Amino acid sequence: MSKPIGSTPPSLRRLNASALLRHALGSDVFTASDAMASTGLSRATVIGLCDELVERGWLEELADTRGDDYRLGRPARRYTLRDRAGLLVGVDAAPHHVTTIVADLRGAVVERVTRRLDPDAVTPDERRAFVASVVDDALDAAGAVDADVLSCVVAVPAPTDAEGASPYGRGGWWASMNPGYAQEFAARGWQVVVENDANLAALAERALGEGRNVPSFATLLSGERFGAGFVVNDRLVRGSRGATGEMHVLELVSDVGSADGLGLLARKWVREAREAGELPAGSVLARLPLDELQAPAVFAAADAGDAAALAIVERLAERLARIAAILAGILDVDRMIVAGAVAPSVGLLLERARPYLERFSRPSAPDLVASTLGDSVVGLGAVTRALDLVREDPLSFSPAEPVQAGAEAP
Amino acid sequence: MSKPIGSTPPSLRRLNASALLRHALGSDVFTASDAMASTGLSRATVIGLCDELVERGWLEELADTRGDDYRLGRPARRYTLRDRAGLLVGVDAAPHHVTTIVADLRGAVVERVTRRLDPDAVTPDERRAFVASVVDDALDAAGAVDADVLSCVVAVPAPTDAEGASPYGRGGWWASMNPGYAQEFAARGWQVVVENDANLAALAERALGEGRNVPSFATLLSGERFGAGFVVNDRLVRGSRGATGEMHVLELVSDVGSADGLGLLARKWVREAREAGELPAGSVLARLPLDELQAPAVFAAADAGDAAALAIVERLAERLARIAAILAGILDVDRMIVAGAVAPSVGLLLERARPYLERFSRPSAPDLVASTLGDSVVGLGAVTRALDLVREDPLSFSPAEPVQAGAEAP
DNA sequence: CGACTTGCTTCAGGGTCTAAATATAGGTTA
DNA sequence: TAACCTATATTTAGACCCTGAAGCAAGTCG
Repeated sequence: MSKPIGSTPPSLRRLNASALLRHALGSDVFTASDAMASTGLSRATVIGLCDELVERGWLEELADTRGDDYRLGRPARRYTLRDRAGLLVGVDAAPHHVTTIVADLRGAVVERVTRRLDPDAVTPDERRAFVASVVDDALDAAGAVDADVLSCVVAVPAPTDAEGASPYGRGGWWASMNPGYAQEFAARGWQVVVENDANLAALAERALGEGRNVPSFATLLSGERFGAGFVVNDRLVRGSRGATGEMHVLELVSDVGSADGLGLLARKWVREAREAGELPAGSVLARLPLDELQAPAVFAAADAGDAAALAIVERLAERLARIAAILAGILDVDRMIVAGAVAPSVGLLLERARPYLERFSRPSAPDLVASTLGDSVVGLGAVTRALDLVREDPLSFSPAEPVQAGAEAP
Repeated sequence: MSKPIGSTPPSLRRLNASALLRHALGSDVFTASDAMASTGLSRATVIGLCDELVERGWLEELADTRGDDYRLGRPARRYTLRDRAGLLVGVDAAPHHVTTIVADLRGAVVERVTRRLDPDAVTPDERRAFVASVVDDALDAAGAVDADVLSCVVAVPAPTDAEGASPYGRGGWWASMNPGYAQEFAARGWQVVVENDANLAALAERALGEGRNVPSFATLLSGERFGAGFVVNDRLVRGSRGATGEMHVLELVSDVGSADGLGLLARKWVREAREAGELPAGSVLARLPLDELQAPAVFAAADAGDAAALAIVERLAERLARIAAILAGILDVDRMIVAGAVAPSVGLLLERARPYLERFSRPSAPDLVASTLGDSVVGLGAVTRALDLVREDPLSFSPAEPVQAGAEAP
């Protein structure tokens, strides 16, 4: 193998190689001409870099040299990212369940494994081991080993610091939700980031969802508790502890209410109504078994026109609008994205919330939309971030098992 | 003069020259060895770059070659930023007054001119002309001409977009506060930025005030209306329209109140109390002429122990604490800085606000401090930003009147 | 099959950096 | 005062890496 790219500090070669690799990460198959346009380098340079990146295992040259989009002239050599040059691992380590997504360097999901756990039945150490086992299962299912992985991002329902730890308040709950994932996975030789779940949800929306091409938006993760992730001027705003969007302060502002999420409130309110005997006999909500009396049932009943459900939705709508107006007003974002497991069923809720939002917003109201990423937002955000880690400085990673080009005699 | 630095696109030379120039902007006098340590370049390269930057008018070489800090060895050549290589202009274009600060490339204030105007007595065009005339006066006083200026930043009490315009709501008031400053000054060949005043105040605090070395903080500009500027993770968060921190939405949240600022509220409440006859006869506030019954008088009376003034301060304290808690909680900042003309007199107010803030904050309360920059914050923020513009890419500017080195025969 | 089109390869040239050798401008010391 | 010492300046050779131009190669088209 040739001398490592960019041995001396300011190396142009290294910068150019990174730029080329970023181009490769962002495109499917490409030719030297494509890369020339994208990087501004000359053909000779691009081809030299491609050769080197092939040798190092990042790229491979395709056999079928000509694509179908043109016919004249000498066919261009075509390169593409090597399929298994490296894998990315994204983990959603939520209180009640753990999801691991394994993706390739293009961000395509290779494997996805979810397992539930009882948050009250595990110690922090057991939780960490559980998460590790889910990751192992996902890698096994993908036919991969630790060495295939370049980076790993873990989403936790807690603020995190630069080291990926959560040594903060809430009576140790935050720390118990983040029992040393950073060390756990760094020990495998991976580049690891541990990040707040709402922040990662925002990154998923930017890359794959409703945040595409929106320079400033907020993502409201709104199941049991509200949590917000902000992308402002195309940049994630995470704060000192990654606690931007932790909305516990809202508990203290009347008319805005607690930081309770839509899922929790819908369940609570419908049960209160039933216990108080306020549900009309005709309502489906009066007959459901208690353990099915949850947010999805309420939203479904409202969609079907049930008056009691509609009343609850209306209350939720006003509350959501207040929170959205405050966040959007303070941070000057253009769009609010409601994400999480409830997202697919909040259509009517958002419809009802928009007039309130219009009224509460100065000078103009943001868009209010539902995420299309369902309950995978956080996991997808984690792999998105893992991919970003690679994109930031690809050459700091070594791809798995470089190609053994024809062995050269010394 | 030699060929322009960095003629071919990816030029390392240009990057290195910029890095060296940034070093020069941040240090007083420096030697090649200093620059080598700062940039990582070799001596030969550094000296080559210094020669070139001297030739182009950015640097000058000092005559006294040896400083006093060492004695042995060959004395090092010493360089420094050329004093008048360029000037920076910062303008605080507030409703009632216009301040222009002229500074040199080290950020040192060279000249400062303030003039008052009556916001109701001028058309937008007249306002623009007025601001331009204040700038002219300041430059005249500094003995400078337009060509000496590299960049100019104008602070306006309005949101601004990327082009420096304010085509937004509030019944045209915002637009009237920003009547085309960008074009006005760009026509002089200056690099111009028009930015919201609270955002610039935050930049001033970061560079010169209570925000130094604090990675995340907010600056509350709190005279007639509240406006906030946020620096999170060492980066200004300005939002789509630069309207981050416009707090009109707070008008709709009860217990938090309007976006009225401390100055306005103190005046309003003390006058209400007097009209309602609630001021005890012993209070100094009962005897002051009405036009002196303003925030400073209230704060001064409170400092002296006046009970009526203390009651007002207590009310202000709770309100300030609520706003601070919400902003700090949502954005996860470590410190709130109260800035503006009232800043020097809010000591007691902040003292009273801290217990409230402690109570309202989860998990931990931010620092609450008063700015030390007084009523110059905004103007200083504008020059700070103007200097940042130069720092970002120094070589895109041409310093004024380059040195005429010994004329070479062609 | 030859003309044509497009991409590749090679090579000379130039810009820029570094490392090492050498020169220089002072102090320090005998 | 002269020899020495130190830290810096200057010069030089060499390496790296990019570009542009010229020529070669691999296809399609008529």
